[in-house]
Amino acid sequence: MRKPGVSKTRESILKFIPDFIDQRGYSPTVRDIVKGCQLSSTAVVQHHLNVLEKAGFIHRDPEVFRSIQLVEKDIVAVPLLGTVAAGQPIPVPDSNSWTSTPEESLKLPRDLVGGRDNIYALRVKGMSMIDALIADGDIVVMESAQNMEDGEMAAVWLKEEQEVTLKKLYREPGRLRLQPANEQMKPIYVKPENVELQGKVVAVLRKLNR
Amino acid sequence: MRKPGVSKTRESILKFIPDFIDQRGYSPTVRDIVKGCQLSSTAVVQHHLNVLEKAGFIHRDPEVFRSIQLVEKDIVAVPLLGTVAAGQPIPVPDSNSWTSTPEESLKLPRDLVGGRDNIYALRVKGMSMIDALIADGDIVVMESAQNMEDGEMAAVWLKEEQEVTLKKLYREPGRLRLQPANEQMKPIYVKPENVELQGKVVAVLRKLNR
DNA sequence: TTGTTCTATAAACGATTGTTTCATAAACAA
DNA sequence: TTGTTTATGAAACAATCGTTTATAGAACAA
Repeated sequence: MRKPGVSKTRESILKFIPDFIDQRGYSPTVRDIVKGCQLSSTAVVQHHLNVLEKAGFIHRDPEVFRSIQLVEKDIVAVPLLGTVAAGQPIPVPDSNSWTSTPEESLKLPRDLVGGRDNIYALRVKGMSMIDALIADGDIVVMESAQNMEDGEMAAVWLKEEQEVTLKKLYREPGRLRLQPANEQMKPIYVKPENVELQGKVVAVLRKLNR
Repeated sequence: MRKPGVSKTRESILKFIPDFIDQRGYSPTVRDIVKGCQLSSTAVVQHHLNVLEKAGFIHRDPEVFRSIQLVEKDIVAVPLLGTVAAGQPIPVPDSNSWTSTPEESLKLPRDLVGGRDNIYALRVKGMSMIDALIADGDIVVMESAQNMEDGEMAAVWLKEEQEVTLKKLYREPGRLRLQPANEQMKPIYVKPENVELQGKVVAVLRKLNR
């Protein structure tokens, strides 16, 4: 037995459908698929569509023309929760901020956030993040996370300095190295007790237009 | 006379269509609209759809079922045309590169590119754009443009230096000032003959995940 | 009034398209 | 082999649905 639900013909159908939708803006008919995949009968497509639907790859409304839908959507809404600047902690989403209406909602391509949960976005104010290659007005997409791997870009709250900064994080014996994204700049070293992890940076977005 | 193309009935149709699409995932038929807007005949809808299409609110493919699309889509496909690095000119889209299949196609929210035409994306290689706050691996969304206003971020080809750079452009008497986005860095000045405008930067995209 | 334009209604036509039926071929296990 | 499942093919059926036609009311200007 092959992979459940996917054969060579079905693979080509599964590739054809989003291509068609991208190009035309609506779903293909059975006969569109016949042509597009160089098959010879609508019954073949009908059969494969049934298999694909049963396998969970697509959804169709029976007897509704052009109702094929890929179950995986490619746009995600990310709440824009506020503004972050040096000298103040990053607002972390709690149950409250999710129920209350966010300032705005960003529509982002799914591949930008991956499969992650707990995603939110913040607008950066001021130039304090410049060494992370983040400018005033940029939008950072954050994942609220507790654990962190070496080398990941993190938002950390420096207790003594009373400011938040974005750096790549490396654990070293007895200390943490905070490495700016800009390699021309030098790292800073801090004691673990002095930092509080706020989240990790998933993406940076900069709109140049107004 | 009312606002061109919009009457009370048409307003309800224009509101119904996205509602239907949101809920069902595909476009309504003429008869769906009849029901949804409590009209009494398909001809009414047909007529209003014709008006709305002529007024530019929607688009339909004639004789294709469920092909109604709101003209203002919120996702745009931007071709990712290649890689740019210092020391080589930016690939500019020509008729060829549009017909040929691009390396990849980015789905971006429309508000990121605005209403612009001639949009394409490039992957940045190397750290040479660091003073524009653009890092290795970032994706820049470009608009191929001939004219440029002061202060806009432009991709310029420096003929003498044989390299491309991203800077804010300011015209000054007898020279051009190229201002890095990072304000801690100093501008450079060049003669107008030495620069060739490649396009302007519309957005910067940085994915931190692998 | 008259004429014009926009809108609404009903009904029917015909193209599009989902679905089914029947037949054949291919793949595969026992 | 044999039997059983899965994939393919041609054709026809029936439902959906875009389109057209013919008619008439309403609003409005001259």
